Amino acid sequence: MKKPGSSRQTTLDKFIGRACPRPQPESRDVEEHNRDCNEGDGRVSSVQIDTEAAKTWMYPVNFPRRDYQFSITKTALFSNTLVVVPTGLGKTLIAAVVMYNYFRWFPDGKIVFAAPSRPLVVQQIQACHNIVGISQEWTIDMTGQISPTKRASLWKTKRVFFVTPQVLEKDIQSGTCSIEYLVCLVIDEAHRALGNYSYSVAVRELMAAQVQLRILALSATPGSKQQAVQQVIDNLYISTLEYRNEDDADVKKYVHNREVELIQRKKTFVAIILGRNGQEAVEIDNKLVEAMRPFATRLCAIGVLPTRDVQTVWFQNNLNSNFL
DNA sequence: GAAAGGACTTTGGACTTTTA
DNA sequence: TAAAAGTCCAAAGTCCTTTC
Repeated sequence: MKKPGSSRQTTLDKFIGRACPRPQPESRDVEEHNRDCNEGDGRVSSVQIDTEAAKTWMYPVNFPRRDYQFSITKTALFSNTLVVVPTGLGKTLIAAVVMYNYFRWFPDGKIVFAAPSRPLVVQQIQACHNIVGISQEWTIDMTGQISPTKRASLWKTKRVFFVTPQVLEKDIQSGTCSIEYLVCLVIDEAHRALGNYSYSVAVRELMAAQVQLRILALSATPGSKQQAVQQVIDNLYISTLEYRNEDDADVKKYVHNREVELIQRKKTFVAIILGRNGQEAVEIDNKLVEAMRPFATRLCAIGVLPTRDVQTVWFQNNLNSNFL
């Protein structure tokens, strides 16, 4: 399907080949946004903006203010934004604040938060309630566990929806999702928006229907290749990229606050796996370590492994895979 | 209402083929 | 010959329909 009246987004290009490439958020205010949403660009909307509420936008003061979060939030309110920040640095807060402001600005509008798994959906609905206090009376989490008929009814009565991508795609296609009332769509784990994944299809359908809405995409790992990231940007109609890594000046000071949990585990996990006693476990363990040693030496020499110490590598791998 | 099975997607590893 | 690119397949996750 051809994208309706749009050229390829080139958001990523601004980041390629520049030493400190961070696009500055445009200096726009709510009035400008209001104009954007309601002037004749051929798009239609059933949602009226609350002009009084839209004179301001709100940001929580019950959390320590982080400048990068504030800055990204401001950008995300007024343009379709892909936010890339490391895990644990507050994407949830940014999403919650954007959702809350659209909730305020559009009294009849509907806001959708999409996450690729049911646990993430449940987690986000709680976080949103805690951060900005959107009443749970207005919110609902909808996954495939809820029948399409029930979902059709919920789309009519609720305003803030936490859904899986498949539910969003199916309900848009079936027409049960009231797309004419959609004002804001937040997409978690946005790096999945490739090919015909439900994220891509859903946004494509919304754009084809000329729905006016703000899109906020979130990811900690947008993709390893430029082409993949660009495809995400294209598929989600992103116009602004907000990228931060742990070395950025405005992020660095918060990185050390993250908790690191040191877990010490016994060396007898082989025995647990195989149901053998401790002595046999040690013997098996020693043989495995011996077998791994030449490979570890070689991998260390070419910089793949940080150490030649096979025991360390062995236990790190098992920790990483949550084996125990 | 719960369980099973099918369909669909992406990801990542293993393997093969191509190219410099 | 080594690196890059392409292909295939299994795994994991989702939703939907059917069956009991």
